[in-house]
Amino acid sequence: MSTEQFTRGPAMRDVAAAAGVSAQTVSRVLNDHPNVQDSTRRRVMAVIEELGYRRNNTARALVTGKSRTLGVLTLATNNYSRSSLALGIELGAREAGYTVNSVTSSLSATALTDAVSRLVHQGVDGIIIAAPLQDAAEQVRHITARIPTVNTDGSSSMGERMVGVDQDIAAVLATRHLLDLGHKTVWHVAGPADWSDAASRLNSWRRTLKEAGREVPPELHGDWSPESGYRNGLILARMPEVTAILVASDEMAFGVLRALTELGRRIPEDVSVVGIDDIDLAAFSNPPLTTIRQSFEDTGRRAVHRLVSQIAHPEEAIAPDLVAPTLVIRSSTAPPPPGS
Amino acid sequence: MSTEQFTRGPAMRDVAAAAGVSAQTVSRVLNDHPNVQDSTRRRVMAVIEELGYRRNNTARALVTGKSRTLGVLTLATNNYSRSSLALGIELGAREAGYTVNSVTSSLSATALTDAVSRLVHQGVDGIIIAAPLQDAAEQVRHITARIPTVNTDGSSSMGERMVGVDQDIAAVLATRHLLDLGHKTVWHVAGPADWSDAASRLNSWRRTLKEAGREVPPELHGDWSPESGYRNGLILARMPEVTAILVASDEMAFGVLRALTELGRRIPEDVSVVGIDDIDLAAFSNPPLTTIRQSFEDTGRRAVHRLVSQIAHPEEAIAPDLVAPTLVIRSSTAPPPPGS
DNA sequence: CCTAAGATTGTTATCCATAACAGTTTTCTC
DNA sequence: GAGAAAACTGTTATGGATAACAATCTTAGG
Repeated sequence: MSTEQFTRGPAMRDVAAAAGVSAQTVSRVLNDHPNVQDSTRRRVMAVIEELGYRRNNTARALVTGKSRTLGVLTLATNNYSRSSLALGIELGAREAGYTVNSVTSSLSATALTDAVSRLVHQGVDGIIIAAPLQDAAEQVRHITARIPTVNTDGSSSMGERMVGVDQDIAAVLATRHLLDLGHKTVWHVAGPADWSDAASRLNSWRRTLKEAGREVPPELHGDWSPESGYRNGLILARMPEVTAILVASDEMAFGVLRALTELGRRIPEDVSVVGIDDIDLAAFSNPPLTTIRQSFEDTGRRAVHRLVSQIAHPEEAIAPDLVAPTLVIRSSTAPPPPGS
Repeated sequence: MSTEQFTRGPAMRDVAAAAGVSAQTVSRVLNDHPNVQDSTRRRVMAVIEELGYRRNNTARALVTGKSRTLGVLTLATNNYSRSSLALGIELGAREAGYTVNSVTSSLSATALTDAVSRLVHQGVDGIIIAAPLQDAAEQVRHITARIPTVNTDGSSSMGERMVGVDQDIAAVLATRHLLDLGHKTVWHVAGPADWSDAASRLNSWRRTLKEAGREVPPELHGDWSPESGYRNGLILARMPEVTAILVASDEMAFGVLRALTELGRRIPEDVSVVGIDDIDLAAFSNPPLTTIRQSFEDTGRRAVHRLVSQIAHPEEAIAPDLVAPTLVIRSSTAPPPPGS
């Protein structure tokens, strides 16, 4: 237990005094300016070492206007994509010598605005919006116009500040896979309508079916939770004509699998199921889940790199940086049952 | 694309000038000091509103020595416990009016030390060590001695700065449940030896068996990943005498379930499996997983509250704040097969 | 009506590092 | 060896908010 008072460490002036130079010289040594004599530099370094001096970042930030801190806006939910994205951002930031300041927000426009302005207020150098909400970027544009910003929302429609996995392709890959197996059509358990990922996947699924000349069944909606997948699975399990289901996330897919199993539909013999995300557990469901792999961690890293270079060169033109996801075939998909 | 220069917002002096008062008065209004006339206060508020003035936190931090920022040290892994803990911390911090500055670290002592000193250097007001490593707290004590610190490591042996779920109880509950069902003994797939959670669970499992006078089988070790659970499951599945398994995390338990299923051992008829954590997906495994529930999100919140009050009253005595986990019985556990 | 106490507001110093500028010394060139 | 260029180092102003202190203005009591 530390009842002792927090003692302020030595300041630059203390180092300067001990080394017999001015504070400015210490600053120059610290910032690797060329115009310092080698002997002086060594002397200052020695004193810094001896006194255990560390530069005060707060003062630095005040005078330079740069905090070497990145702001990250995430949604207050705990799903796989959010957390691995956050991890990627952390790692990327560390590699780039930045610190991460994260705030969570709920869905509402005011909450978003508030969260972003809290970040700006905190003095971050740039912002990563890791909240894949429809129009999230638009809603806060009036705040972020003045500060480097990157979106990890994978909807390519959202403009040039985008980094992520191409969400349009994800659902196309999944739907095609099921059609290629011989299914007449594909049902879809979508995510919440206000999430851009969910919307992209929904649109791509629909478009793919149409392009293949198939009937487009009505979509069902979940909230990303396994429970919501389960509830929708209970409905789909009662419909004999359903032989193929695309679920908008692996977590919901687990719920769908469970519901189908409980109602006696065999996977993949009776019904094929495809998820999206390829979470760590996807290979260990029963049966192992065919899914679309997209590396959120990598996305986080790329977002940081993009943001950092934008901070360094604000004038430079930027282009979206979208990566294609890949199909991972496991055991939850097969050709439709013969009679169907 | 914002090529326009970042324009500094209005400063306190601008507000002061516009309101015809001194900067100090503005400061007093902002800080709710009593000695400001109501008319003055209203006038200042109006100008603040009109100019869209926001206080500069960097300057504030410099002069007060408080940044209203909490440092969080997490491990660079993406498992359920880590991410929900992080979420709880975020939410708690927001409620308390704090911002979160997070850094990740690997296992090594130097990485830990480095990460913590980065936080201190950043000027955080307090630190939450959310890295459940054996002796993590000890390793960084020389740095954290001077700054309020809280551990979310659930091993009650670690001293008074502890907040979390009592890890000792978790494994006891699980083991007892299996013994109560009639199993002769319980096998254990443990986590990595250097994680304190894993160590507590291992010890408690062992102790519980001994106290019940049962044979203690050799433990198996995983690395928290579903894959490692799968590998260990393949081993256990080949041993006919294994009828009950306690797995140190739900994620590994998914792997164990999968391996058992693949090798034809029925759950729970042939083998009972208990996990720990109660992740969202645990209710949707095949079969649904009996597990030990512990709310990491709640732990995160409590850690923040504790830390904030410690920051406010550094002198006050503190006591560990451990919460008991609960047993959630689902379908993966049953009495042992008759002949065993 | 005067003075002490209280309320309100302003002035100045401070936190720490850095940029801009200025001064001094060294080095080079013709 | 003078003059110019380069190298090195110091001084001062700056960023924005706040604490401590000082000053002014009210109000109440005698």
